[in-house]
Amino acid sequence: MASERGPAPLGERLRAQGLRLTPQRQQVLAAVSELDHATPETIGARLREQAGPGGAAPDTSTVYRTLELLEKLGLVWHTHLGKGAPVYHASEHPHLHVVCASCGEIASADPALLDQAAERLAADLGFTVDVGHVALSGTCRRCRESGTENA
Amino acid sequence: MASERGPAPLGERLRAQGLRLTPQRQQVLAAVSELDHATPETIGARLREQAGPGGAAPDTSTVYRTLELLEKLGLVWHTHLGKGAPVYHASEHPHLHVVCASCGEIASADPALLDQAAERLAADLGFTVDVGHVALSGTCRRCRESGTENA
DNA sequence: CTCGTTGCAAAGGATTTGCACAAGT
DNA sequence: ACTTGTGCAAATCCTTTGCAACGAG
Repeated sequence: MASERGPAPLGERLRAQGLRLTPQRQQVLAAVSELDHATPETIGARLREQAGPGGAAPDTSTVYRTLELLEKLGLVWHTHLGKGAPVYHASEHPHLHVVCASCGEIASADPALLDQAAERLAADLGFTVDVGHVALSGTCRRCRESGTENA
Repeated sequence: MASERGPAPLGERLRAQGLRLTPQRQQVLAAVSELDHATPETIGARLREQAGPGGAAPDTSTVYRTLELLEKLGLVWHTHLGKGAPVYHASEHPHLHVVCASCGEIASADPALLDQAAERLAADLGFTVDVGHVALSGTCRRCRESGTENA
């Protein structure tokens, strides 16, 4: 239920800048869409998996390069949730991320939650908040209850 | 002239857990307080600087270990602002961080800005937001105006 | 055919870990 | 003295880069 709606814009977006549409790029974009909140590492793993035994999956470096490119094209976004693990998600549906500092679980929330804060920041500091990149950390209900909070 | 007012709680906090008060720990804590929003690297540099020629500054690994410890004690907090650069700040005055995705500039804002959002998250998801850890990314006025935004 | 892309492998930077010695209580 | 903490160096992890071969347009 993921890839039937091929992102028409991909090819055009690329050509518009003299760039080329390659299978690797389509694969990476597809993977990001399927695995919401995936790290480059995870995306690479998924691609290997999909490639099967004989198939060849894009190299790690290609994954990184492609992710960077797709982000420049505005097709994906990344967020740093914690230590060394940026996660990417397709930009289709903007949402903000909420990460549990204990278990690492990621939840999504309505971007509108920050509208008020965003407006005040714009007014006070002239700072434009990028809601798609926002990550709030805290403690999820489960961890809070199991007392795992302050590990 | 920096350590006049040694944080009284430090020694007690440590002893309370059977831990020891060492000069390194005092130095690291002092450095974090002085340099608001410093990375471990920056903190290390500062310590070397203060140590002077003959003096010995804490090793990098000690800085990392100490930072982790101080955070566990609740004396400092860290936030991931971007790629590989967690920044630490003394927990005295809670505030949220706003980072410019273009120039990396860090601004502080009133935590109360998020109160509303925090309440809704608590109500909807049972998620407790840790305001001290929050970082919002976006574009600062200067970058927005100079068009450096989409580098 | 031409130039952007990829794969591979090595380079780099940041953070962590094991261990023996030094230091706080 | 006993146990925790530190410094040093090696080990990891994640990401980036150089370069020759490959493939899209």
